[in-house]
Amino acid sequence: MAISTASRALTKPGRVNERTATRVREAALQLGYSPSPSGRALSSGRTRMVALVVPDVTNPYFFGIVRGTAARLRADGYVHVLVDAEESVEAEERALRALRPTVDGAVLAASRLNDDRLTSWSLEFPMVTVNRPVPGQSGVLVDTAGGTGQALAHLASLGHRRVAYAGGPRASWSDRRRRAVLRTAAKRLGVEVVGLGPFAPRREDGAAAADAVLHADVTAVLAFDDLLAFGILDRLAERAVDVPGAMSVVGCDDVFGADLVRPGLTTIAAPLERAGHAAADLLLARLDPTHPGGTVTVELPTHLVVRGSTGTAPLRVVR
Amino acid sequence: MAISTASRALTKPGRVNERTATRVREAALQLGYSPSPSGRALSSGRTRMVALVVPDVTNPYFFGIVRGTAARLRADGYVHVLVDAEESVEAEERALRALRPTVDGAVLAASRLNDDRLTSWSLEFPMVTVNRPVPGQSGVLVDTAGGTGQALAHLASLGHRRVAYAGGPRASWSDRRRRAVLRTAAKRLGVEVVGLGPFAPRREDGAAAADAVLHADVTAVLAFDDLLAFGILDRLAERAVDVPGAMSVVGCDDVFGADLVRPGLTTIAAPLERAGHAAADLLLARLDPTHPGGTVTVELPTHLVVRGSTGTAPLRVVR
DNA sequence: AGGCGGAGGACAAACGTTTGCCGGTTGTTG
DNA sequence: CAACAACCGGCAAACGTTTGTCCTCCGCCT
Repeated sequence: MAISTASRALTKPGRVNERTATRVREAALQLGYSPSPSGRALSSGRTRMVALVVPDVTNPYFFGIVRGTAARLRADGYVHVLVDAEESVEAEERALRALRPTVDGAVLAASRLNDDRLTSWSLEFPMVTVNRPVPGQSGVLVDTAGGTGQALAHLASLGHRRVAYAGGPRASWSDRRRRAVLRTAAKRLGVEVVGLGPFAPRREDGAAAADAVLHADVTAVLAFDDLLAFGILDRLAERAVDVPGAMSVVGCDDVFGADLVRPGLTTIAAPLERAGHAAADLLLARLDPTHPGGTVTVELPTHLVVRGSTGTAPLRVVR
Repeated sequence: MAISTASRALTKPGRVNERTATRVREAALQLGYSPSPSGRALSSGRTRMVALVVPDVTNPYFFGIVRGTAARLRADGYVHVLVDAEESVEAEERALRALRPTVDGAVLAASRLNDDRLTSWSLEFPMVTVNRPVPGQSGVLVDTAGGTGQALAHLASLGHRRVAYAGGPRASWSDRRRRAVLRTAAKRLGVEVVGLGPFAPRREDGAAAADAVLHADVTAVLAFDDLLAFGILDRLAERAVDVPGAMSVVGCDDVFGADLVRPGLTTIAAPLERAGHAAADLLLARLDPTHPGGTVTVELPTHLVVRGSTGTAPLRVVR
C-alpha cells in the first residue's frame, strides 16, 4: 500500500477501488489519522485560512461582520485569522505583509488604506473589501446612503424643516456618498440640510458634534454612525436638551447599544452579518480555481429602525 | 551557498560568519524573500498560531479578552484564530478537533465544556482557560466574587438591608463563588441576601429576573452580569419602577454599553483586556520549550464603578 | 492471438524549511 | 611543530502531503 494510494483514497473519490478506499478509511479511523494541514499547505500552496482585517476589534460595528464572515468561511472548512489594525495604516500593512504567506486571501473591512495601496495589495493576493470600493476589485457595500434618504424622509414627515448632518471622516467613501444623497433628497423633500464635521466616528467626538448641532439652529441631526450619536445624546443630556422633544437624533448602523440608550436611538440598520457573509462568499468564489473570474460588487440594502430618539419637530423659535 | 547556510544566517545569529549573514540578508531583501510558514510548520511542527475560543463573538464581554490576547500574541509574532463556539459544547469540541493540528495551543474563554472534557483536551495540546479553573492547568481568573463583596458593601452603606442576587448558570464557577462570598459578606454587613435564578446571562432573561426581584421584597439587586442587568433595567422601566429611587441595580463586568444605559449602570469592572493579556502570556510561556513547566493561576482584581443605577435605599414599605 | 484501453496501484518528485552531522580552514596552545 | 579546538559552510535527511507518470493487470474487441 503506497502512501499515494492512501492519499487518493481519502481525497479523490473514484480514483481508487472502492474496496481499497474503504480499507484506507477504516485504517485511518482506527489509527486516529488526520491529515496535517502543514503538509497540505506546503504541497498545495493553499492554507485554507483567510485574514479578516478590521480597524478596531472593540468597535461593535464589526461584530456582525466578524460573525457573518466566520460563519460563511466555516461552512467551507476555512478558518480566519482576525487582525486588529488599530486604526492605523502602518499596523494594517504590517499585518497584511505578515499574513500574506499564511493566508489564501483576505477580507478587509473599512480599510484605512488609500486607493493606491489597496490596489497594490489586491495584486498580491485575493481580497475582498467591505464598504470600500476599489476599482477592479470585488467588494461589498452597505447602502447607508439610501438609508440616509429614508431617514431624512422620516424626519420630514415629522415636520422637521432644517436638519444637521454630523458627518464622518472626509476620507470615508460612505460619508461622501451620503452627503451627495442628502443634497438631492433635501431638495426633493423641501428640507434644508446643514453639513457639519468632519467628526471622528467615536463617542468622544459627540460632544463637539452636539455643540455644533445646537449652534446650527436645527431640530434634528443625522449622525455619521451610532457611536457618534451616542456621544451626541450624552452631550445633549448634559446640556439639558430634551430628546426628542427639542431635538431628534438619528444614528447609523444599529450597533449593539443602540437600543440601550434612553431614549432608544432611531438608526439606519445595516445588515452587517449579511455583509460579512457576502464578503466571505465573494472571497471563496475567487479562491475556487474552477470558478470563473470577474469582479462583483454586492450592495446590501438598509432599513430605518425608529426608536425613541426621533419625534415631531418642535415649533420653531425665531431668535 | 547552501540553502542551509542561508537558513542559519537568517535564524541562528552567530552560527555563520557575520559577513555571510549580511550577504544573505541583503540577497533576501533584494529578492523579496520571506520564509514560508508552511515549510517552517512542516519542519518544526510549530505553526505560531493559537486558537482563541469564545462562546459568542458578539458578546461584548469578550471584546476585551480578544483584544488583550491578540496584543500579547502579536508581540511574540503569533497570530490567533478566533473561534465562535456558538454557546454550544458540540461546536466548541468540533472547533478544537479541527484546529488541533493547526495551532500550537489554545486560549479558552468561559468554556462551556465540563471538567472531564476540558481535562482531556488539555492533555492533547497546551491550553489556558479564562474564568474556568481546571485542576492541573494554568488559567486566569477574574475575581468578580471579591467585587461582589465590595458591591454589597456599597449597597449596605447606602442603607439597603435586603438585597437580591440574580444569579447565573449553575454550571458557572463564577456564580458558585459569588454565592459563597455573598453568604459570608451578608453576615458581616448585616444585610439579608436573597438568591434568585439561575438566569441565562442574556438581556432577554432580564425580564424574568426583574419580576423575581420585584417579588422578593428587596431594594437592590446584584445581577450576574451586565447583559442581565440591562434586561432588568428594561423590565423595571416597563413596570415603571424608578431606578435607583425604588430599586438599585448593580451589574458585573463593565462591558461596552454599561455607561450607555440611563441611568448609567453601577457595575463591577473586570479587567478583561488584562485577562486576555495574562492568558496569552501563560500560554506563550508554556509554548516556550526553554521555559520551566508548572501550572500557574493568575487572579485579577476587580473594582466597583459607581454610576447612576444605585442610590440610597427607599423607606421600606411593609405590606 | 494480438492489440487496445481502462482501472487501479506504486514510484518518486516536489513543496520550503530545519537540523544533525561532517569536513575544511584557521587560529591557539602546549 | 603538533595537536586540538573553534569556526563556518555544505550535505542530506526529515517533516506530510499532492500529483504527474509509469507499470501491471485484466477484460474486451477484432
